[in-house]
Amino acid sequence: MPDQAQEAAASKPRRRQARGERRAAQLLDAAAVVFAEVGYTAASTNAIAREAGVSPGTLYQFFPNKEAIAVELGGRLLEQWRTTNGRALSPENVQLPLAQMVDAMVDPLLEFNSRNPAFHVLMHGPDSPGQVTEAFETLHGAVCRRIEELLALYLPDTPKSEITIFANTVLALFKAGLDLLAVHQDEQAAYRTELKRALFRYLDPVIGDCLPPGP
Amino acid sequence: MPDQAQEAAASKPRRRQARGERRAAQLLDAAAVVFAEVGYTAASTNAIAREAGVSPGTLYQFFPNKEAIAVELGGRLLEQWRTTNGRALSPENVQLPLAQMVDAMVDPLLEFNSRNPAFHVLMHGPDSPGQVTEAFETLHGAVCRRIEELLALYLPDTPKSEITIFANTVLALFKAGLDLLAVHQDEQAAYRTELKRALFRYLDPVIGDCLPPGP
DNA sequence: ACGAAACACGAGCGATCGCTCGCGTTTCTT
DNA sequence: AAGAAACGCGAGCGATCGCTCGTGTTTCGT
Repeated sequence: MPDQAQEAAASKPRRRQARGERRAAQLLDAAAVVFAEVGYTAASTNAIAREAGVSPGTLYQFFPNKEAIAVELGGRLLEQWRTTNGRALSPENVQLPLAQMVDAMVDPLLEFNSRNPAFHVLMHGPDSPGQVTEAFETLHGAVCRRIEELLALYLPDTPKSEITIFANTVLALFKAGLDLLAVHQDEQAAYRTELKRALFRYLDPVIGDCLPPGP
Repeated sequence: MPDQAQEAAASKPRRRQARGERRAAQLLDAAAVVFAEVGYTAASTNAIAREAGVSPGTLYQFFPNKEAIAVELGGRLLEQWRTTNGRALSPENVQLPLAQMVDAMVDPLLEFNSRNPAFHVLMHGPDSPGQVTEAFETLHGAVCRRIEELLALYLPDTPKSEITIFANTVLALFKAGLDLLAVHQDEQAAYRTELKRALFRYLDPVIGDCLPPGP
């Protein structure tokens, strides 16, 4: 095998110049804009190239097809989403009282979705490529497991199946808040506090009377 | 003006036979199936005709274009949704204790969405025709007003703006439950009770200590 | 019974979109 | 300096889709 590091692709010995890297990133940014505006299917590759200020042929110098654009952009967004979740659900936030814990966890996740509108469109769009959907569901499952771990700290003697349902419901409530904030772009502050209130009231009865710091 | 009743269209003196009515309904049913499967844009008119067992030309004997199919199907679904909401949010259910009230209101609405998967796709799809989206938002606003009325019975001295936020959040929580049930088609019963629990816990703190029968 | 109108068919038109290809330009390597 | 390779362009190909049109069949009014 060649001793030179082969960037990340599988078997494409395509060497890129600095200009090419810039173009590729520029095209991904343009794709994020267009995807967020009209969704995956309705986003034409020519429109993405136009948004990036290049020709259709140039776009296909960096991506083999339209699906690959969504896959790469989705991968980049998923990695950012993973780290954002890691920070938001960190153990140090678990030591806080429930109200502050909800604050500390919800705020960064909401901010990420606000800053990356393409994320919600690509991950929940009914027409996104299967590879994107599958990758998202994998990460979604991992986040769900993390929430189950947190809930298990408070509910040590509750069946795992119930905790799973609990965690999935918490995530669904958060997604409901996302939709709510997307529709009512004005009054974002009011709906954000309302989302936190809904989550707090849902979580309080079961973990309100437990010791925050685990053994 | 002509003294003959002109069905429902604007200015199309197209007389239909019984066979034509059957074909039109048959095509709408087929469209509901295809729309629910792949969404509005990805649903080809040829596929709808094939699902109905007729030729593409026959489809256009009854609908001027693809958008009209979605508009008519959407209108039919919206009317059923309106009556379902009217029954679910009827005053007689308001006299019940909160837990039973949530049961009595949520169950029929969930059953409607379960029986009409095209409804969720057409109303919340990002690619549905504007006319469908606008009609849905109008009805959605009406439902929201109805919920505001109910909430105002319990919170007579709360600003109207807060009650609006409250009502919109309740609807968002219900929609979250819809998504949850759609994803976990197994364990529907468990997630249905979980949705009711979330709604109950969100509503209980504010209307739990009030007189159910209004003055 | 018979003419008109509604119903039914399916090949195919025009437009759109993903993507290609030939050729010219810029950048890297030696 | 010079060849190679990456970069860039944009007209246009092939496929798909919404929709039409010419033609034939069924149903209705009289």
